[in-house]
Amino acid sequence: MPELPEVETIACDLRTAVQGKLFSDVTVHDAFLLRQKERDFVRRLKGQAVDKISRRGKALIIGLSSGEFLIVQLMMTGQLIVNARRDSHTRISFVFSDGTVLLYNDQRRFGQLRVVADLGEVKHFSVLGPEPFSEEFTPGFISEEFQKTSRPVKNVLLDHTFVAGIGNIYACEILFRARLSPKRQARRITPQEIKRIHQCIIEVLKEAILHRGSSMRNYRDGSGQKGRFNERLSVYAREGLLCSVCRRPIERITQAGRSTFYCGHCQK
DNA sequence: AGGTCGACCTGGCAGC
DNA sequence: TGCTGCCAGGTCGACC
Repeated sequence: MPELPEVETIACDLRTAVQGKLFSDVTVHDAFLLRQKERDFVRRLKGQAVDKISRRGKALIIGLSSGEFLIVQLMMTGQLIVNARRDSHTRISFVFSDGTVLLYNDQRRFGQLRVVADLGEVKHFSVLGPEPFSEEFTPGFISEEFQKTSRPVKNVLLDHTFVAGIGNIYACEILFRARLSPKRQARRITPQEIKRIHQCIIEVLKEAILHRGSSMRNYRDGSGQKGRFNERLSVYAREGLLCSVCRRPIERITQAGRSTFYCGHCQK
């Protein structure tokens, strides 16, 4: 499901809704999603207050007063929704001492939740590339990484060991904004174009956060609302519709097993 | 070693 | 209506 802008939106909503509150009850309806024993998971949450809420890539990090962390990987269809009605996709219910209820819903059951003492225990984080908004993520960095590979640029943008948080929707949108063909070999992209990509990555992600993310099927924010950025998508899921710039039809191809949407005329 | 592909799971939708 | 096949925002491990 969610990419960086969606997870950032959820993190922001949760800060308002549950930060500072105490977990008074945790009910696991589907232990399949836990990466540890259910009893251990519940024991380490109950009685803890929610401290700092942050994000790394597409994962949510919920700090606890014990110093531990609740890590939530929403994957494709995970949702964290405050004060909603439980449904058939609700996998975990968190109840706070003031009565606030937080539901973890997940249609496809790909999501993963765990409590860790140290973020170093999360193997996924150790292989993750830099955050797109970090100082480390510069045109120079992109250039160096692009030189190392013969893969098409689209596949590199999707690679979380290169940069954290970009998924299929935003990889397509970024390349459209940068007017770059998704099929271009990363190492053949010019310094000028790399500057453009760097700028577009930041612009597109920031705009998406501003519009509270993109809702295709399942994404909802912390209050259960859809994001609005999908109304502004230029190419993703728009096969056959006309390009907003040149009025030619948007094309769809498969790269590394995933759909890529682009304008064959505008993106060179 | 770099890169691709299938598996993981559920459900919605199109086509017959 | 009901079946089949395809598709989906992510990540990991197997394999070439």
